[in-house]
Amino acid sequence: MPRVIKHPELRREELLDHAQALFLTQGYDKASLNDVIAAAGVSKGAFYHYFASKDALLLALAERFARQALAGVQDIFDDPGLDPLGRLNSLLAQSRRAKIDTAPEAWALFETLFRPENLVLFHRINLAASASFSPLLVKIIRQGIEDGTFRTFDPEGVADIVMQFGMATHDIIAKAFAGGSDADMDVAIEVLEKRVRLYEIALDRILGLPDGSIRIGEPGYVRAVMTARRRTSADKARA
Amino acid sequence: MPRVIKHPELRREELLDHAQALFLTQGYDKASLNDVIAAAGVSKGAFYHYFASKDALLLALAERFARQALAGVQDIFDDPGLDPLGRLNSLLAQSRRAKIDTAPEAWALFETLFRPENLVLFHRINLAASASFSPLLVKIIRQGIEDGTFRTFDPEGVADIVMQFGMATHDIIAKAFAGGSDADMDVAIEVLEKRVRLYEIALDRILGLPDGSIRIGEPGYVRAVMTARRRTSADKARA
DNA sequence: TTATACCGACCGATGGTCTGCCATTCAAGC
DNA sequence: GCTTGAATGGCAGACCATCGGTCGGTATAA
Repeated sequence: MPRVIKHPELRREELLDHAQALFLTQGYDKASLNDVIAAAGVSKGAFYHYFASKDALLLALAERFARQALAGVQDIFDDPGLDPLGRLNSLLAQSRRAKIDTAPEAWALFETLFRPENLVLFHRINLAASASFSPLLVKIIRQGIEDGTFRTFDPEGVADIVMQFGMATHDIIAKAFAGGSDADMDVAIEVLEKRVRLYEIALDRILGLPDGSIRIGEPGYVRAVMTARRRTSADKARA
Repeated sequence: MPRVIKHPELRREELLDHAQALFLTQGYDKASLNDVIAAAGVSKGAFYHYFASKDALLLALAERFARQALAGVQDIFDDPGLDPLGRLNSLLAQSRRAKIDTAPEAWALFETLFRPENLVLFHRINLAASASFSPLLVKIIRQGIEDGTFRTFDPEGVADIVMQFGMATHDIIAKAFAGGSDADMDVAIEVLEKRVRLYEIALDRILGLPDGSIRIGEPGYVRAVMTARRRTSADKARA
């Protein structure tokens, strides 16, 4: 094979790109290093020049994910025209809007990320994402406590609960995908809608707000997300 | 090697025992099948006679864990002298008492189970445990709704939140163990105590109960658990 | 005899190592 | 300014131990 020398940063990003594609489609364990280096058109020596191990590659991938996700919500956090409740709602709304707007790619990503063989991958991404998001949430909650909007004695704990709720939808969606049939999907959609409403009220009460203050998603949004996904899958099958 | 024939059930349990020991000390991925069969004093053929794959072994192990855990709380669920709130509190209290009473073995188990390389193992056990516990919790919550004690429109959702709270302590304890120093441990204990109180109030409000109804652990219990663990570790180090 | 419990050599694939080559850089010599 | 030299770092790919898993066969129990 001819020797090709590229800018180190570019090479690194390329490796991450191909690794991401393979990890998501085949799972972290099933996708081999040989697959990755073959896709990237690179030798084993080159790979180990950039990453100390397969695990280090996974870590770097998770960190890149977290960085990108964080960039998507940074402007909400910086918006000075929002009060703490508005900020929190915007943050929740943004994370849901991102799921709908970027439906095609995002769903391909989520659909694979939710498969059981991607547990490790998913967990690592969440770990990195939590490390980025938690401080933001804590700051917002602290602001709310100071100006009297929120009432709680453990802002870090509440931030963790918010993130827990976000992740908990994982298992429900995973079940919906696992089932496969349209009936399973419909059941899963209803369960998810109900669950989102529960999370809203739970957060209201944990933060000492009147019921209905927190808005994670307006009614029907779960169905919108899921049906968007179904159409996407159908389109793919037709192609 | 001489051929030894044992009662199938005994052989199976032996394999599970040795697998458990190895998975917990080295992690699921790191502990190889060869390690397991060497520890059990069995050939590869014998292993595959009992388990279809390494994954099947993990599944069987998780199910055995879940069965044992469930057996420990079954009598609380069967006690006719308890109202729903009492039943729920007893269940939470029991799961915490189990952690203290069986401190030496349980802590050795938890300490290893909380290590990052045991993510897969931990998740599988939780999956199996959830499948067993959730229906119990749902039944109790349903009873409470019927007799007017609890007020919620999503008993399954609340049951999931209860289990989430139970598992969420995982990360905090893991951090405490990761730190290692006594100062880290003291900080972790305080965080955990505060978090437990948050979870109590959160559950009160989610279930429409007056603050202070749910009792996960009396003040100081976390410290009792953690110091019990520290003594155990110190004893081991001395031996 | 049949069926079950068990043995252990064997297999392809995997993550990781190692030796060494090749392209670039840059200073020394002309 | 131009060639040369070694040094450096990016990169190639053969190689390795070990992994999960298969298979043909043997010994014991019913």
